[in-house]
This record gives sequence, C-alpha cells and structure tokens, in this order.
Amino acid sequence: MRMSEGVEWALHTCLNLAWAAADQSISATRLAAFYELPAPYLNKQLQSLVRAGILTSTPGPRGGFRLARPIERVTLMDVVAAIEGPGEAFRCTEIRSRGPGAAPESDNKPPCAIDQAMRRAELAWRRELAAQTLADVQEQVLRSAPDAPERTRRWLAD
Amino acid sequence: MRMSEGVEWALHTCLNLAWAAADQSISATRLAAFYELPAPYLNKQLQSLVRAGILTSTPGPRGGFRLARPIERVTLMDVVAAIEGPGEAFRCTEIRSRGPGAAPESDNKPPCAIDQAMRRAELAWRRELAAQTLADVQEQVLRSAPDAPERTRRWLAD
DNA sequence: GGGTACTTACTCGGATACGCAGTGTCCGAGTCTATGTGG
DNA sequence: CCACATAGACTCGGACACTGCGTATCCGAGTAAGTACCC
Repeated sequence: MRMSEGVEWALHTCLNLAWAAADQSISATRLAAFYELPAPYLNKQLQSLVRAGILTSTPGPRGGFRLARPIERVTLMDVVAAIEGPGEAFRCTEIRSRGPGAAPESDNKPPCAIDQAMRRAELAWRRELAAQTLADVQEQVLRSAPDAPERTRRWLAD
Repeated sequence: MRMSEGVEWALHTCLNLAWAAADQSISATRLAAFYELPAPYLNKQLQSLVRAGILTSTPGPRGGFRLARPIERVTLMDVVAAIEGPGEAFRCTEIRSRGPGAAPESDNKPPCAIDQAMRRAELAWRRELAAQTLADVQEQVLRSAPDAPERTRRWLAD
C-alpha cells in the first residue's frame, strides 16, 4: 500500500503558495522548478486540486495557480482526497457470500465484521488528517525554520 | 491508494482457521475452495503469514496451515503488516532539500513538518489496527451470525 | 504377525507470465500582453 | 498623442506512451502415509 508521490508534491506546493502573496498567481512551471519536479506531471496534480476546489487557475500570461481559500480552511484530508480520490484503501469484496462457505441470505444483512473493523481504523486515519489544517503545518515550519517563508517568497517572486 | 486484496483473504482465512480445531492443519486448496479463490495465489498470501509468524505450515499429506498462536494475540495490524509489508503509505522523499528552493544544510536537521503530520495520522491508523485482535472480530461475527462457526467447521472437516 | 523398504500421492515453496494503475510526457485551446499602425 | 487591430508568447487542460507493482499461475522439492514384501 503506497500513497501517490503527488500528495507530497501537492502539500509542499500548497504551502509555497501560502508563503507567496495571496493575490499572486504562480505558474506550474515555476512551482515545479522550485523542487526540480517534472512540470507537466505537477501540473496534472494541480489540476486535481483545482477540481477539488482547493486552488483556482487562471490561464494566459501572468496566469497560474493560487489558493482558493485560506489554508486555515484546508485540511490534509482535503489534499489527500483530491489526489488519491475519495475511495477507501480497504474495500470489502464480500467474499463471505461466495463459494460453498457462503452464508445464508439472511446472514448477509449484517455488515461484514472485518470490513467494520478495517473501516474503524481507516476512519481514525481520516479523522486525524481532517483535524490538521495546512495552517498548522505552516506554523510548525515557522518554528523550526523561521526564515523559510521569506526565502521562498523571494525565490517565487524572482 | 489501494490496499491489496490479499489482506481481506488473509483475514477471512485466519478466522476460518480459528473456527476449525486448533490442532488441525488445513490445506491452502481447501481454504481457497471455501470462497472460490484462486488456490495458488491464496497460498502465496499464506506464505507471507507464515513468514510473519502468524501461521505455521506442515508439508506432506494431511499437511496444511494452522494458527501459530491463539487469535487473541493476533492483531489486525499483524496481518496487514504481513501482507502489505512494514513500509508506511506516505514516504517523505525530502523534496524540500532539492532544487533552488532547497533549505540550507542547517535547516535540514529538523524533521519535515509535512512528514510529521502525515506520520501522526498514519500512526492513529496503525494504533487502531493494533488495538483490535482477531478474537474481537470473531466475537462480533458470533453476535451477528451465531451459526457461522459450526457451519464453517463442518465444511472444512468434510 | 511384525518390521522394513518402497511407492505414491499430496503438501508447501519459490520462480515465472500477465494486466492495470501510477508515472511521465506531449501537444492543442484559450487568453492576456505588447507592439505597431492609423487617425 | 491616443485608440485600435494584430501578432505573439505564455498559460492551463486534456489526451497519449511507459514503467513498476499487484495479480495470477505453474512446476519442483520435500514429506508423511499407505502398501507390499520379506523375515
């Protein structure tokens, strides 16, 4: 079970957009160059964020991407769901109702106990992701590297 | 991010082994037939469980698989780790230290804030998985379908 | 009748193909900007 | 000098190849049981 690498890219990029001026659009090319990432592929991920309503995109020269809303209202769950999709990691295929060991019809009504247990764990994961906003992460970065914002802002403006 | 289907197979199969007599080995072929699963592939998954110390295998006629220890001491985390591997879903590739936006050397010492946040969520997931044993799931099944154990035991003994 | 060697059939275990999602790349539609021209 | 038309360049957006992992399968090594045979 491996999460898409695009999630890491999207999170870092959203933070970079937060450091920059709020009313400034930054092109995918420049955002990609900041980390030496393949620009077209990052663009693909950013489009997912636009579809999810996290970013807004403006075409044409001087265009690019910007945050659709303040990062205080963007949770890690939002970004993960935008990139990875809303589907759950564990998907019960109801094998209990197949084969000679299949339970009678009446027993299929109660939910699969294994599915329930796995869902409970995954719900804890999602809850933790939803509890943390990008602003929280931003604050954490500020504490460990106070000069990061200014340095990022300068490079993006260059 | 999709979890391997083998996890579901492994969990159901471990419960089936728990229903059967503890000192009885059951072959992969019969375990697979119970749900009409491809026997060789299920065998592959069971081998992972053996390597993880959850099952023990005995070759030769009348051989097969059996639980290595009572299911009270087998958590969902054990099974998931055995099939999916110990690696974490989100893996920080440290893109912050690449490219022109790379932080100075001294700033690389503090851990990546994004990595920390993602680890926190994944830790909650793992904690919830480790908190539930197969015995808990078994008990849940008993409440919703009290006749399932006897039915499973009979079919496997047939 | 009892012990022994052998054959047999069945089991796990690892090595081998196939398919699909994630990864990476490319080109086209749209739009703003800058320039050159005419009034 | 100002307004306008035009050409240009830059942007996003979706459509097109490639790679790696998960899926599925097969065959060989090993073992216990059952059997036939000999003492």
